[in-house]
Amino acid sequence: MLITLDPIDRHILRVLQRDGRISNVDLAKEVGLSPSPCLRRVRLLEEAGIIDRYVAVLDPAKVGAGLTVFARVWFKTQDAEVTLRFAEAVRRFPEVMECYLTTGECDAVLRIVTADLHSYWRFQADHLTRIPSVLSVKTDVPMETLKRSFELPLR
Amino acid sequence: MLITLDPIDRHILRVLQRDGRISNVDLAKEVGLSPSPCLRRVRLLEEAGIIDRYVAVLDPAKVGAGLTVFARVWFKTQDAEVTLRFAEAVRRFPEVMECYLTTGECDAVLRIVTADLHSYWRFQADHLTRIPSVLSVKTDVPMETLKRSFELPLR
DNA sequence: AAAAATTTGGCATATTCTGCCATTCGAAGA
DNA sequence: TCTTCGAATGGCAGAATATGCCAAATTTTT
Repeated sequence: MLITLDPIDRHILRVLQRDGRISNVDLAKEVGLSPSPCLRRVRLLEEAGIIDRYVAVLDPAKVGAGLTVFARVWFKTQDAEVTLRFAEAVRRFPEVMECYLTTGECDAVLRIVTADLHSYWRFQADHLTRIPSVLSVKTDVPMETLKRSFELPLR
Repeated sequence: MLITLDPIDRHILRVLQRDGRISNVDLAKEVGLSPSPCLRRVRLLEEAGIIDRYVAVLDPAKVGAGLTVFARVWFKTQDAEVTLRFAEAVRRFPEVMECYLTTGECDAVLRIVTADLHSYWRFQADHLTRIPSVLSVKTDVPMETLKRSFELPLR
């Protein structure tokens, strides 16, 4: 299902990416519509799957998830069986926020969230490297956040 | 400001991480409270900064941001001046969703979003490698998404 | 230029939010 | 164990918001 977004749609999406809980009345003012057609557009964007969902963004440090680690993983082999088992394992770990299969230098990239370095090492030693598919892991540990955005660029 | 979260708070946070636009009435039912104390708790979580914000999550592929790339960057030097200029440049690029300074193998890790491989190469050639601080860049290009979560693990 | 299709704005109703107050619950002390 | 005090809860009333419908306006098509 492909939908062409006009400038008002993009305006709506920009606003909702910044404040997903803005009232429809205020959103309508912001984009220069009356509430009815504004709500109609939002519903269409939702039904088309362009708006996937609404979420609350928590402060990681304040809920004991202050450390983000990027891990690159090498598999023992690249066959479908190994990949599938890796995927299943990874989906079970709540610490793994994102996981992608890559081509090139490594086989998978993960974004992992834990409380601190100690609990990350425990996770890596006890869980990540124990997934049978995993040959080795290299990590990049962020020391400082320069940017963290939730707004996809529109056009 | 440190706040101790009781099981109900965590329940609220779990629900809001999945559906940031649930009505307070439904949220209250879900966590077993009446609407008043439920809303009061949500407001406290917001004021404490535990809930940072609410956002709409868009489908990247449907808004022309289908490709996520992880880039590792090496600086020419690691002094504060270079780092600062890099930070300023990176914050200006809407394609850069996340950027962290790292210690260890590389100097910075970025998550970059573009429409496709071609527009990524243009971004890297025209913008990223032209930041004066940047010595070299290595990229990991995801071929498939195994997991993409927006829920920080709570405890 | 006329007609069709889409989009818009306004209105009425239902639902939800918000602030206030009495009550209840739980912890600390006698 | 009983009493007291503070915090959290539940319910209520008024305000604000969401929702669905229909006529008017706009845009597109012929």
